Amino acid sequence: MTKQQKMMYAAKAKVLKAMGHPTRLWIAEQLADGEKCVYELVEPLGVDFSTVSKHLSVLKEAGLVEVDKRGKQVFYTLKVPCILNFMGCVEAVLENNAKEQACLLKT
Amino acid sequence: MTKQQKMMYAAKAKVLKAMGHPTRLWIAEQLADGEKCVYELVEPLGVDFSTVSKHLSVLKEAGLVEVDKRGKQVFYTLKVPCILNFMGCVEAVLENNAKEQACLLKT
DNA sequence: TAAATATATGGTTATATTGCCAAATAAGAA
DNA sequence: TTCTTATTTGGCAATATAACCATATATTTA
Repeated sequence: MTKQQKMMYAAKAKVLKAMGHPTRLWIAEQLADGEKCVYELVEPLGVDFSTVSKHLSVLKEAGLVEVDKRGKQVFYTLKVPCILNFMGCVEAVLENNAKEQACLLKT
Repeated sequence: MTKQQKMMYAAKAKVLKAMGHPTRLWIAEQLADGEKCVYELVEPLGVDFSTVSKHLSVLKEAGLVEVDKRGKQVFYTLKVPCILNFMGCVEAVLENNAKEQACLLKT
């Protein structure tokens, strides 16, 4: 594998990794419904402002969200909604896992 | 958010996280081309056997690969190829990022 | 049975991640 | 300007991850 290819895999992995956290996954889904500002996300998540802010910055670093500063607030939008199309496949994985678990229990 | 929902997001995040590492991403693509045993992956990656083995076990834990022990070897296959369909979207994100970088440089 | 091969596991160290708190910044309101 | 509100940043502690080496396990071969 060339250095170039390694960098490519690292870049792709960064995007997937950004989605690989429950809080960020939830945030991404919320942002798909339209822009949200930070404090709108804080309460339902039940975590600190700074925590939400940091998660948003991870999504931003990965290029997944768009930032729009308007007045006192900062609005975030999901830049690449195709990310969420993927969730169908992820759910298929989970269903598969559940079935296998069930099979194991039967034996 | 209910406890149930939290668990659901955690489960989905686990799948994404499993793909969120350059080595595992590469491995997943290799396995999409057909089963591979551990030592076939070790050399091109240039990492330790144990490292590859552990990455494979992360993929397995996430329910992404199938394991088939035959003789001395252990063969792995990608169980859910739809995972890789997603890469088109990930690449779109990267292209976007590259464009923005280019714009920044022009200013 | 003993040796060789293919993987997996345990231990260790270095590094990364997460979440909180407190402090800094930035913008509008009084 | 001062106060308030919204968000970000830095620092810290707890936990998780990744990679290596050495060791254990399991299966085939001699």
